[in-house]
Amino acid sequence: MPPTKQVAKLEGSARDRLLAAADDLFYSHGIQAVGIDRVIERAGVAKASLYNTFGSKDELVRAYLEQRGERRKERIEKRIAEYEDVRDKMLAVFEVQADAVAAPSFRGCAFLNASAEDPAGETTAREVSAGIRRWLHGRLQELAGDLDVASPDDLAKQIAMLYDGASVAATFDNDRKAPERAKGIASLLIDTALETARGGAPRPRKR
Amino acid sequence: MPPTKQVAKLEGSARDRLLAAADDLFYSHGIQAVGIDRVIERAGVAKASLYNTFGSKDELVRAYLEQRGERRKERIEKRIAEYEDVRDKMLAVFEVQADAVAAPSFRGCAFLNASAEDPAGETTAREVSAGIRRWLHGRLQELAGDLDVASPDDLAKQIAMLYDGASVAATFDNDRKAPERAKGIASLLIDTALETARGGAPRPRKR
DNA sequence: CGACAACTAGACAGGTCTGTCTAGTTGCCC
DNA sequence: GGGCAACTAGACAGACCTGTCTAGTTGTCG
Repeated sequence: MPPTKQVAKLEGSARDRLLAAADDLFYSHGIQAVGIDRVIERAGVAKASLYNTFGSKDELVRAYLEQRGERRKERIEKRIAEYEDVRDKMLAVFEVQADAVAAPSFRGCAFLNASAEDPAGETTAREVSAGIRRWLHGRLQELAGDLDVASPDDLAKQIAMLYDGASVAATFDNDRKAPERAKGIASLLIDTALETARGGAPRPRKR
Repeated sequence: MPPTKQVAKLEGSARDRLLAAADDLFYSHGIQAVGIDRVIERAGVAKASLYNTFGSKDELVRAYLEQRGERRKERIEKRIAEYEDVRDKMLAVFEVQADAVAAPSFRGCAFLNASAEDPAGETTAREVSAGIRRWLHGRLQELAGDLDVASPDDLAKQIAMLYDGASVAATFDNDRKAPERAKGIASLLIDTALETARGGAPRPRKR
């Protein structure tokens, strides 16, 4: 019978358990606030295993964020694939976001949180975050390119901005309907971009 | 002749110098990343002065954030007061934001950064941040109330969301034009809200 | 002058952090 | 059995953290 000292029943390699523990703790409490000792205790793993596997806390942080990034990409791609209409595909990000903020464990965007922990200089967190941010913008731009709009880049930036804004509102105002609101605005922006590109004058501004 | 050991020539009370040093260091490098010793060195002040004046690091953090909050409120109010038109008043926040992100020392929203440092629980940072966030929403709602729109609350939430989104884009994508972009969207939203309230049907959605 | 308030310099306690290292255990393969 | 890789438990070093405390200095007011 193996020792049953572990905090919770765990399985998988030391690497998997460490990543799972890091994912939970770093996301819930912040990276700086969580020490190595707490991670290994949760993972039920010896300290040497962490350093043999990842080499440093910083590399564990990188692995944690990259794993989060992959998961987010997968969820978004899956949702995009569910739709035929390009408009709907562009709005899919807000549906994924609505699911995320509805979870009781939601604590904001892991990438924004991690990046904000050290506002200065080039950090691992900012590096990984920049990657997923570029990916999202690129993906939105591709989709916008399938529409007949004047500037796919502008439309992608607008939608990405709403996505971030909704994340912040959900996090700090506890506004769980923020993604829905953002989706509505995004929908309006897509319509407007389509109309303008079709030669319709920009809507007259009434005062 | 007084000792000239100070890092830079400083004047004002110990309290003022501490606040100035905290403002600079906490904002640039993050709150957790900056120790007390660094603050007092920058301020040219003894450690006992800090603890006599503020009592704890946490209270210094509170004072730092409250000071930032007051400054932001003042800037926004000043800009709002420059306009007659309510529409323009509502868009004034984006002009203040454009000024802020243009500064080379810009490192993102101090309140979002501070709040993100500890994602869990009730912290001083989240408390102060919640205050200024409520203030901004309330102010926008007041202004929206002066317009003839169906839901001033909804319009205020939309604009606040754009404000946050622009802040994030400026910070993490280094997109210094984000406030301008957000302003454009906000303008569109105000128009739309006005039209809808005037009995105009919501814009037909073309596919 | 004498008292007092506000300040400075810096040692110190007690805690936490990352990362290293020793020593021992387990399980698998030849 | 013998060897090896992966693991565990935990002491330890060295750094940094907040907050307290002692002791001395400066400036002002009566």
